[in-house]
Amino acid sequence: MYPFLRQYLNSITSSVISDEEFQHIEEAFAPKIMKKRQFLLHEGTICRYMAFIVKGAMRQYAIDEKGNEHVVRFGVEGWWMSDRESLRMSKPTKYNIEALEDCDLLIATNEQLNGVKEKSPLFFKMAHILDERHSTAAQHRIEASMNYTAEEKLKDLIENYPGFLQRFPQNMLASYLGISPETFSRVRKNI
Amino acid sequence: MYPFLRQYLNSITSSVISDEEFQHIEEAFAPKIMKKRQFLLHEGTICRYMAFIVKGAMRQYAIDEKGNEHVVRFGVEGWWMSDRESLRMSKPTKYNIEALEDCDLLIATNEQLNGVKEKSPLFFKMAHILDERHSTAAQHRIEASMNYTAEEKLKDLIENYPGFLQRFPQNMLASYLGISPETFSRVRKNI
DNA sequence: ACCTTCACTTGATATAGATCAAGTGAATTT
DNA sequence: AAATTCACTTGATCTATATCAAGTGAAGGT
Repeated sequence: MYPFLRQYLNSITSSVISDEEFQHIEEAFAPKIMKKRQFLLHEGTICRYMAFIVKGAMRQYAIDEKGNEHVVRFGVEGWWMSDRESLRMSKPTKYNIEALEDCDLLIATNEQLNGVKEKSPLFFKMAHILDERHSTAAQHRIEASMNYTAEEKLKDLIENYPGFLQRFPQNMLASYLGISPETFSRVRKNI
Repeated sequence: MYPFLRQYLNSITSSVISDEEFQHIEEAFAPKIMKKRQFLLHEGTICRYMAFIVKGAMRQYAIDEKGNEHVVRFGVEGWWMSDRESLRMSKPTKYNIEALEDCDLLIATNEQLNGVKEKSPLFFKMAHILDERHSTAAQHRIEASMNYTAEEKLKDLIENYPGFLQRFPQNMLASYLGISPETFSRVRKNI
Protein backbone atom coordinates (compact mmCIF):
# COMPACT_ATOMS: atom_id res chain seq x y z
CA MET A 1 0.00 0.00 0.00
CA TYR A 2 2.23 2.73 1.32
CA PRO A 3 5.25 2.10 -0.90
CA PHE A 4 3.11 2.77 -3.93
CA LEU A 5 1.97 6.10 -2.52
CA ARG A 6 5.55 6.94 -1.64
CA GLN A 7 6.81 6.20 -5.11
CA TYR A 8 3.91 8.18 -6.58
CA LEU A 9 4.73 11.16 -4.42
CA ASN A 10 8.39 11.05 -5.39
CA SER A 11 7.52 10.83 -9.04
CA ILE A 12 5.02 13.70 -9.03
CA THR A 13 7.28 16.04 -7.09
CA SER A 14 10.51 14.85 -8.74
CA SER A 15 12.00 14.39 -5.31
CA VAL A 16 12.90 11.69 -2.84
CA ILE A 17 10.98 11.90 0.38
CA SER A 18 12.78 11.06 3.62
CA ASP A 19 11.64 8.34 5.98
CA GLU A 20 10.82 10.90 8.65
CA GLU A 21 8.69 12.98 6.36
CA PHE A 22 6.93 9.99 4.90
CA GLN A 23 6.14 8.84 8.42
CA HIS A 24 3.61 11.71 8.69
CA ILE A 25 1.90 10.52 5.58
CA GLU A 26 1.69 6.94 6.77
CA GLU A 27 0.13 8.13 9.98
CA ALA A 28 -2.48 10.22 8.23
CA PHE A 29 -3.66 7.62 5.72
CA ALA A 30 -5.54 4.48 6.66
CA PRO A 31 -5.86 1.47 4.35
CA LYS A 32 -9.33 0.58 3.18
CA ILE A 33 -10.42 -2.36 1.10
CA MET A 34 -13.51 -2.14 -1.05
CA LYS A 35 -15.33 -4.83 -2.93
CA LYS A 36 -16.64 -4.26 -6.40
CA ARG A 37 -20.01 -2.43 -6.35
CA GLN A 38 -19.41 -0.94 -2.92
CA PHE A 39 -19.70 2.80 -2.49
CA LEU A 40 -17.15 5.17 -1.06
CA LEU A 41 -19.62 8.04 -1.28
CA HIS A 42 -23.39 8.30 -1.58
CA GLU A 43 -25.38 11.20 -2.99
CA GLY A 44 -26.79 13.40 -0.25
CA THR A 45 -24.18 12.48 2.34
CA ILE A 46 -21.11 14.43 3.29
CA CYS A 47 -17.84 13.30 1.79
CA ARG A 48 -15.48 12.34 4.60
CA TYR A 49 -12.43 11.04 2.80
CA MET A 50 -9.88 11.73 0.20
CA ALA A 51 -8.97 8.34 -1.26
CA PHE A 52 -5.83 7.30 -3.09
CA ILE A 53 -6.29 4.25 -5.28
CA VAL A 54 -3.51 1.72 -4.79
CA LYS A 55 -5.28 -1.00 -6.71
CA GLY A 56 -8.57 -1.22 -8.57
CA ALA A 57 -10.89 1.17 -10.37
CA MET A 58 -13.73 3.47 -9.43
CA ARG A 59 -16.14 5.89 -10.96
CA GLN A 60 -17.78 9.07 -9.76
CA TYR A 61 -21.22 9.84 -11.13
CA ALA A 62 -24.28 12.00 -10.63
CA ILE A 63 -27.92 11.18 -11.23
CA ASP A 64 -30.09 13.84 -12.88
CA GLU A 65 -33.81 14.59 -12.40
CA LYS A 66 -34.72 12.06 -15.07
CA GLY A 67 -32.78 9.35 -13.30
CA ASN A 68 -29.97 9.25 -15.85
CA GLU A 69 -26.47 8.57 -14.65
CA HIS A 70 -23.71 10.92 -15.68
CA VAL A 71 -20.20 9.65 -15.16
CA VAL A 72 -18.07 12.54 -14.01
CA ARG A 73 -14.75 10.76 -13.79
CA PHE A 74 -13.02 7.44 -13.51
CA GLY A 75 -10.18 6.56 -11.18
CA VAL A 76 -7.52 3.88 -11.43
CA GLU A 77 -4.24 3.10 -9.67
CA GLY A 78 -2.46 6.30 -8.70
CA TRP A 79 -5.55 8.50 -8.91
CA TRP A 80 -7.37 10.35 -6.17
CA MET A 81 -11.10 10.10 -5.58
CA SER A 82 -13.23 12.48 -3.55
CA ASP A 83 -15.74 15.25 -3.79
CA ARG A 84 -13.42 18.01 -2.69
CA GLU A 85 -16.16 20.59 -2.39
CA SER A 86 -18.17 18.34 -0.08
CA LEU A 87 -15.05 17.32 1.83
CA ARG A 88 -13.80 20.85 2.38
CA MET A 89 -17.10 22.56 3.07
CA SER A 90 -18.82 19.65 4.79
CA LYS A 91 -21.78 20.03 2.49
CA PRO A 92 -23.88 17.22 1.02
CA THR A 93 -22.56 15.83 -2.21
CA LYS A 94 -24.51 15.21 -5.39
CA TYR A 95 -22.14 12.45 -6.45
CA ASN A 96 -21.74 8.75 -5.95
CA ILE A 97 -18.36 7.08 -5.92
CA GLU A 98 -18.49 3.39 -6.63
CA ALA A 99 -15.84 0.69 -6.84
CA LEU A 100 -15.94 -0.87 -10.30
CA GLU A 101 -13.40 -3.49 -9.25
CA ASP A 102 -12.15 -4.70 -5.89
CA CYS A 103 -10.05 -1.82 -4.60
CA ASP A 104 -7.21 -1.12 -2.20
CA LEU A 105 -7.39 2.46 -1.01
CA LEU A 106 -5.55 4.77 1.30
CA ILE A 107 -7.93 7.24 2.87
CA ALA A 108 -7.62 10.38 4.96
CA THR A 109 -10.14 12.80 6.42
CA ASN A 110 -10.00 16.48 5.64
CA GLU A 111 -8.37 17.19 9.00
CA GLN A 112 -5.74 14.54 8.50
CA LEU A 113 -5.13 15.90 5.04
CA ASN A 114 -4.59 19.40 6.35
CA GLY A 115 -2.33 17.94 8.99
CA VAL A 116 -0.03 16.24 6.50
CA LYS A 117 0.06 19.29 4.31
CA GLU A 118 1.41 21.22 7.28
CA LYS A 119 3.88 18.58 8.31
CA SER A 120 5.13 17.47 4.93
CA PRO A 121 6.28 20.13 2.46
CA LEU A 122 6.51 17.51 -0.27
CA PHE A 123 2.95 16.41 0.25
CA PHE A 124 1.95 20.05 0.13
CA LYS A 125 3.82 20.50 -3.10
CA MET A 126 2.15 17.43 -4.52
CA ALA A 127 -1.28 18.78 -3.66
CA HIS A 128 -0.48 21.96 -5.57
CA ILE A 129 0.76 20.13 -8.60
CA LEU A 130 -2.37 18.00 -8.60
CA ASP A 131 -4.53 21.10 -8.39
CA GLU A 132 -2.81 22.51 -11.44
CA ARG A 133 -3.18 19.31 -13.38
CA HIS A 134 -6.77 18.97 -12.38
CA SER A 135 -7.48 22.47 -13.54
CA THR A 136 -5.90 22.05 -16.98
CA ALA A 137 -7.59 18.67 -17.40
CA ALA A 138 -10.94 20.28 -16.60
CA GLN A 139 -10.27 23.00 -19.14
CA HIS A 140 -9.47 20.42 -21.78
CA ARG A 141 -12.61 18.50 -20.99
CA ILE A 142 -14.76 21.61 -21.35
CA GLU A 143 -13.29 22.34 -24.75
CA ALA A 144 -13.57 18.73 -25.89
CA SER A 145 -17.17 18.39 -24.80
CA MET A 146 -18.13 21.61 -26.57
CA ASN A 147 -16.12 21.44 -29.77
CA TYR A 148 -15.39 17.81 -30.55
CA THR A 149 -17.56 15.45 -32.60
CA ALA A 150 -18.39 12.07 -31.09
CA GLU A 151 -15.55 10.50 -33.03
CA GLU A 152 -13.06 13.11 -31.87
CA LYS A 153 -14.19 12.62 -28.28
CA LEU A 154 -13.52 8.91 -28.52
CA LYS A 155 -10.14 9.41 -30.17
CA ASP A 156 -9.25 11.92 -27.50
CA LEU A 157 -10.21 9.43 -24.80
CA ILE A 158 -8.13 6.69 -26.37
CA GLU A 159 -5.18 9.03 -26.68
CA ASN A 160 -5.34 10.47 -23.19
CA TYR A 161 -6.47 7.37 -21.35
CA PRO A 162 -5.53 4.27 -23.24
CA GLY A 163 -6.58 1.30 -21.18
CA PHE A 164 -9.93 2.81 -20.26
CA LEU A 165 -11.46 1.25 -23.35
CA GLN A 166 -10.55 -2.24 -22.21
CA ARG A 167 -11.21 -1.61 -18.56
CA PHE A 168 -14.58 0.10 -18.42
CA PRO A 169 -17.96 -0.79 -19.94
CA GLN A 170 -18.86 1.19 -23.01
CA ASN A 171 -22.06 2.62 -21.61
CA MET A 172 -20.07 4.22 -18.81
CA LEU A 173 -17.44 5.53 -21.18
CA ALA A 174 -20.20 6.91 -23.39
CA SER A 175 -21.73 8.65 -20.40
CA TYR A 176 -18.33 10.06 -19.47
CA LEU A 177 -17.94 11.46 -22.97
CA GLY A 178 -21.49 12.77 -23.09
CA ILE A 179 -22.61 10.65 -26.04
CA SER A 180 -25.13 7.80 -26.29
CA PRO A 181 -23.99 4.18 -25.99
CA GLU A 182 -25.26 3.54 -29.53
CA THR A 183 -23.21 6.38 -30.99
CA PHE A 184 -20.23 5.17 -29.00
CA SER A 185 -20.58 1.70 -30.49
CA ARG A 186 -20.95 2.99 -34.04
CA VAL A 187 -18.11 5.45 -33.83
CA ARG A 188 -15.88 2.81 -32.32
CA LYS A 189 -16.21 0.64 -35.41
CA ASN A 190 -14.73 3.37 -37.56
CA ILE A 191 -11.43 3.49 -35.69
CA MET B 1 -6.82 50.63 -8.02
CA TYR B 2 -5.32 49.11 -4.89
CA PRO B 3 -8.20 49.81 -2.52
CA PHE B 4 -10.46 47.72 -4.72
CA LEU B 5 -8.05 44.78 -4.57
CA ARG B 6 -7.75 45.21 -0.84
CA GLN B 7 -11.47 45.18 -0.31
CA TYR B 8 -11.77 42.19 -2.63
CA LEU B 9 -9.14 40.29 -0.66
CA ASN B 10 -10.86 41.07 2.63
CA SER B 11 -14.17 39.94 1.28
CA ILE B 12 -12.92 36.65 -0.17
CA THR B 13 -10.99 35.69 2.94
CA SER B 14 -13.53 37.12 5.40
CA SER B 15 -10.70 38.98 7.09
CA VAL B 16 -9.24 42.44 7.41
CA ILE B 17 -5.74 42.72 6.06
CA SER B 18 -3.26 44.92 7.92
CA ASP B 19 -1.47 47.82 6.30
CA GLU B 20 1.88 46.07 6.63
CA GLU B 21 0.68 42.91 4.99
CA PHE B 22 -1.10 44.75 2.23
CA GLN B 23 2.09 46.65 1.57
CA HIS B 24 3.61 43.47 0.11
CA ILE B 25 0.72 43.15 -2.28
CA GLU B 26 0.98 46.73 -3.44
CA GLU B 27 4.65 46.20 -4.12
CA ALA B 28 4.06 43.10 -6.19
CA PHE B 29 1.29 44.41 -8.39
CA ALA B 30 1.76 47.09 -11.03
CA PRO B 31 -1.09 49.07 -12.54
CA LYS B 32 -1.71 48.64 -16.25
CA ILE B 33 -4.20 50.42 -18.44
CA MET B 34 -5.53 48.77 -21.55
CA LYS B 35 -7.61 50.21 -24.33
CA LYS B 36 -10.47 48.29 -25.83
CA ARG B 37 -9.26 45.77 -28.43
CA GLN B 38 -5.76 45.58 -26.97
CA PHE B 39 -4.36 42.19 -26.05
CA LEU B 40 -2.94 41.12 -22.73
CA LEU B 41 -1.92 37.78 -24.21
CA HIS B 42 -1.36 36.47 -27.72
CA GLU B 43 -1.56 32.87 -28.87
CA GLY B 44 1.89 31.31 -29.18
CA THR B 45 3.57 33.61 -26.68
CA ILE B 46 4.33 32.90 -23.07
CA CYS B 47 1.96 34.34 -20.52
CA ARG B 48 3.88 36.67 -18.24
CA TYR B 49 1.21 38.12 -15.98
CA MET B 50 -1.60 37.37 -13.69
CA ALA B 51 -4.02 40.27 -14.06
CA PHE B 52 -6.66 41.49 -11.65
CA ILE B 53 -9.41 43.51 -13.29
CA VAL B 54 -10.16 46.69 -11.40
CA LYS B 55 -12.29 48.17 -14.15
CA GLY B 56 -13.45 46.96 -17.54
CA ALA B 57 -14.06 43.62 -19.21
CA MET B 58 -11.99 41.06 -21.06
CA ARG B 59 -12.34 37.75 -22.79
CA GLN B 60 -10.05 34.78 -23.23
CA TYR B 61 -10.45 32.75 -26.39
CA ALA B 62 -8.79 30.12 -28.54
CA ILE B 63 -8.81 29.74 -32.32
CA ASP B 64 -9.25 26.25 -33.73
CA GLU B 65 -7.83 24.76 -36.97
CA LYS B 66 -10.80 26.05 -38.95
CA GLY B 67 -10.21 29.56 -37.70
CA ASN B 68 -13.23 29.64 -35.42
CA GLU B 69 -13.00 31.52 -32.17
CA HIS B 70 -13.96 29.76 -28.97
CA VAL B 71 -14.51 31.99 -26.00
CA VAL B 72 -13.14 30.24 -22.95
CA ARG B 73 -14.06 32.79 -20.35
CA PHE B 74 -14.98 36.37 -19.69
CA GLY B 75 -13.62 38.61 -16.98
CA VAL B 76 -15.06 41.69 -15.33
CA GLU B 77 -14.28 43.78 -12.26
CA GLY B 78 -12.93 41.62 -9.49
CA TRP B 79 -11.92 38.72 -11.72
CA TRP B 80 -8.49 37.37 -12.54
CA MET B 81 -7.23 36.80 -16.07
CA SER B 82 -4.27 34.70 -17.09
CA ASP B 83 -3.28 31.41 -18.62
CA ARG B 84 -2.00 29.82 -15.46
CA GLU B 85 -0.51 26.83 -17.20
CA SER B 86 1.52 29.06 -19.50
CA LEU B 87 2.43 31.39 -16.65
CA ARG B 88 3.59 28.65 -14.32
CA MET B 89 5.34 26.42 -16.81
CA SER B 90 6.60 29.16 -19.12
CA LYS B 91 5.13 27.34 -22.07
CA PRO B 92 3.47 28.95 -25.10
CA THR B 93 -0.23 29.60 -24.69
CA LYS B 94 -2.98 28.72 -27.12
CA TYR B 95 -5.16 31.53 -25.86
CA ASN B 96 -5.70 35.17 -26.56
CA ILE B 97 -6.80 37.60 -23.89
CA GLU B 98 -8.38 40.74 -25.23
CA ALA B 99 -9.80 43.84 -23.60
CA LEU B 100 -13.46 44.21 -24.60
CA GLU B 101 -13.64 47.56 -22.89
CA ASP B 102 -11.03 50.02 -21.64
CA CYS B 103 -9.52 48.34 -18.62
CA ASP B 104 -7.66 49.14 -15.44
CA LEU B 105 -5.61 46.16 -14.36
CA LEU B 106 -3.21 45.21 -11.61
CA ILE B 107 -0.62 42.79 -12.90
CA ALA B 108 2.09 40.63 -11.38
CA THR B 109 4.59 38.18 -12.82
CA ASN B 110 4.76 34.61 -11.65
CA GLU B 111 7.78 35.40 -9.47
CA GLN B 112 6.06 38.37 -7.88
CA LEU B 113 3.02 36.24 -7.31
CA ASN B 114 5.03 33.56 -5.55
CA GLY B 115 6.70 36.30 -3.53
CA VAL B 116 3.43 37.70 -2.22
CA LYS B 117 2.13 34.26 -1.46
CA GLU B 118 5.13 33.74 0.79
CA LYS B 119 4.93 37.13 2.43
CA SER B 120 1.18 37.44 2.84
CA PRO B 121 -0.73 34.57 4.44
CA LEU B 122 -4.01 36.18 3.51
CA PHE B 123 -3.05 36.42 -0.11
CA PHE B 124 -2.04 32.81 0.05
CA LYS B 125 -5.37 31.89 1.52
CA MET B 126 -7.14 33.86 -1.15
CA ALA B 127 -5.27 31.98 -3.87
CA HIS B 128 -6.42 28.69 -2.38
CA ILE B 129 -10.01 29.76 -2.16
CA LEU B 130 -9.91 30.91 -5.76
CA ASP B 131 -8.47 27.57 -6.82
CA GLU B 132 -11.34 25.80 -5.14
CA ARG B 133 -13.91 28.05 -6.73
CA HIS B 134 -12.31 27.75 -10.09
CA SER B 135 -12.37 24.01 -9.84
CA THR B 136 -16.06 23.76 -8.89
CA ALA B 137 -16.97 26.28 -11.59
CA ALA B 138 -15.10 24.19 -14.15
CA GLN B 139 -16.94 21.09 -13.01
CA HIS B 140 -20.26 22.86 -13.37
CA ARG B 141 -19.36 24.06 -16.83
CA ILE B 142 -18.45 20.54 -17.93
CA GLU B 143 -21.77 19.21 -16.75
CA ALA B 144 -23.71 22.10 -18.26
CA SER B 145 -22.03 21.83 -21.64
CA MET B 146 -22.67 18.11 -21.77
CA ASN B 147 -26.16 17.80 -20.32
CA TYR B 148 -27.98 21.08 -20.83
CA THR B 149 -30.07 22.08 -23.83
CA ALA B 150 -29.35 25.40 -25.50
CA GLU B 151 -32.17 26.99 -23.53
CA GLU B 152 -30.90 25.59 -20.24
CA LYS B 153 -27.41 26.84 -21.01
CA LEU B 154 -28.71 30.33 -21.55
CA LYS B 155 -30.84 30.27 -18.41
CA ASP B 156 -27.85 29.00 -16.48
CA LEU B 157 -25.73 31.85 -17.82
CA ILE B 158 -28.35 34.42 -16.89
CA GLU B 159 -28.66 32.96 -13.42
CA ASN B 160 -24.96 32.66 -12.71
CA TYR B 161 -23.78 35.75 -14.50
CA PRO B 162 -26.56 38.28 -14.80
CA GLY B 163 -25.13 41.35 -16.44
CA PHE B 164 -23.18 39.39 -19.03
CA LEU B 165 -26.18 39.47 -21.33
CA GLN B 166 -26.19 43.26 -21.40
CA ARG B 167 -22.45 43.61 -21.38
CA PHE B 168 -21.17 41.23 -24.03
CA PRO B 169 -22.13 40.72 -27.67
CA GLN B 170 -24.37 37.75 -28.32
CA ASN B 171 -22.03 36.02 -30.70
CA MET B 172 -19.36 35.90 -27.99
CA LEU B 173 -21.81 34.67 -25.40
CA ALA B 174 -23.00 32.02 -27.85
CA SER B 175 -19.41 30.93 -28.39
CA TYR B 176 -18.87 30.80 -24.64
CA LEU B 177 -21.91 28.55 -24.26
CA GLY B 178 -20.96 26.42 -27.23
CA ILE B 179 -24.05 27.17 -29.30
CA SER B 180 -24.49 29.06 -32.59
CA PRO B 181 -25.38 32.77 -32.57
CA GLU B 182 -28.62 31.94 -34.40
CA THR B 183 -29.69 29.43 -31.79
CA PHE B 184 -28.73 31.92 -29.10
CA SER B 185 -30.95 34.55 -30.67
CA ARG B 186 -33.90 32.20 -31.06
CA VAL B 187 -33.65 30.74 -27.58
CA ARG B 188 -33.35 34.19 -26.12
CA LYS B 189 -36.77 35.16 -27.48
CA ASN B 190 -38.41 32.35 -25.49
CA ILE B 191 -37.29 33.64 -22.11
C1' DA C 1 -27.62 -26.83 -17.07
C1' DC C 2 -31.02 -23.35 -17.55
C1' DC C 3 -32.73 -18.92 -17.08
C1' DT C 4 -32.11 -14.19 -16.79
C1' DT C 5 -29.81 -10.31 -17.12
C1' DC C 6 -26.61 -7.43 -19.28
C1' DA C 7 -23.37 -5.35 -22.65
C1' DC C 8 -23.17 -4.49 -27.06
C1' DT C 9 -24.63 -4.12 -31.95
C1' DT C 10 -27.39 -2.77 -35.78
C1' DG C 11 -31.21 -0.63 -38.13
C1' DA C 12 -35.01 2.85 -38.52
C1' DT C 13 -36.74 7.17 -37.22
C1' DA C 14 -36.87 11.62 -34.82
C1' DT C 15 -34.97 16.04 -33.47
C1' DA C 16 -32.11 19.75 -31.55
C1' DG C 17 -29.36 22.63 -33.21
C1' DA C 18 -25.97 23.82 -37.09
C1' DT C 19 -25.51 25.90 -41.34
C1' DC C 20 -26.88 28.68 -45.21
C1' DA C 21 -29.06 32.75 -46.69
C1' DA C 22 -31.31 37.05 -46.75
C1' DG C 23 -32.83 41.21 -44.51
C1' DT C 24 -32.85 45.19 -41.00
C1' DG C 25 -31.32 48.69 -38.23
C1' DA C 26 -27.57 50.73 -35.63
C1' DA C 27 -22.94 52.04 -35.29
C1' DT C 28 -18.60 53.21 -37.24
C1' DT C 29 -15.74 54.92 -40.96
C1' DT C 30 -14.64 57.94 -44.76
C1' DA D 1 -24.00 62.70 -45.09
C1' DA D 2 -23.01 58.60 -47.41
C1' DA D 3 -21.00 54.29 -47.28
C1' DT D 4 -19.70 50.37 -45.00
C1' DT D 5 -19.52 47.25 -41.56
C1' DC D 6 -21.52 44.90 -37.83
C1' DA D 7 -24.81 42.74 -34.55
C1' DC D 8 -28.74 40.62 -34.60
C1' DT D 9 -32.99 38.42 -36.41
C1' DT D 10 -35.72 35.27 -39.03
C1' DG D 11 -36.62 31.60 -42.27
C1' DA D 12 -35.31 27.29 -44.85
C1' DT D 13 -32.64 23.38 -45.03
C1' DC D 14 -29.31 19.93 -43.41
C1' DT D 15 -26.97 16.82 -40.32
C1' DA D 16 -24.99 14.67 -36.35
C1' DT D 17 -26.54 12.37 -32.86
C1' DA D 18 -30.37 10.90 -29.84
C1' DT D 19 -34.00 7.83 -29.33
C1' DC D 20 -36.63 3.74 -30.17
C1' DA D 21 -36.57 -1.03 -31.17
C1' DA D 22 -35.05 -5.59 -32.01
C1' DG D 23 -31.57 -9.10 -31.91
C1' DT D 24 -27.23 -11.64 -30.30
C1' DG D 25 -23.94 -13.60 -27.45
C1' DA D 26 -21.70 -13.83 -23.07
C1' DA D 27 -21.82 -13.71 -18.13
C1' DG D 28 -23.81 -14.49 -13.81
C1' DG D 29 -27.24 -16.38 -10.69
C1' DT D 30 -30.04 -20.28 -9.08
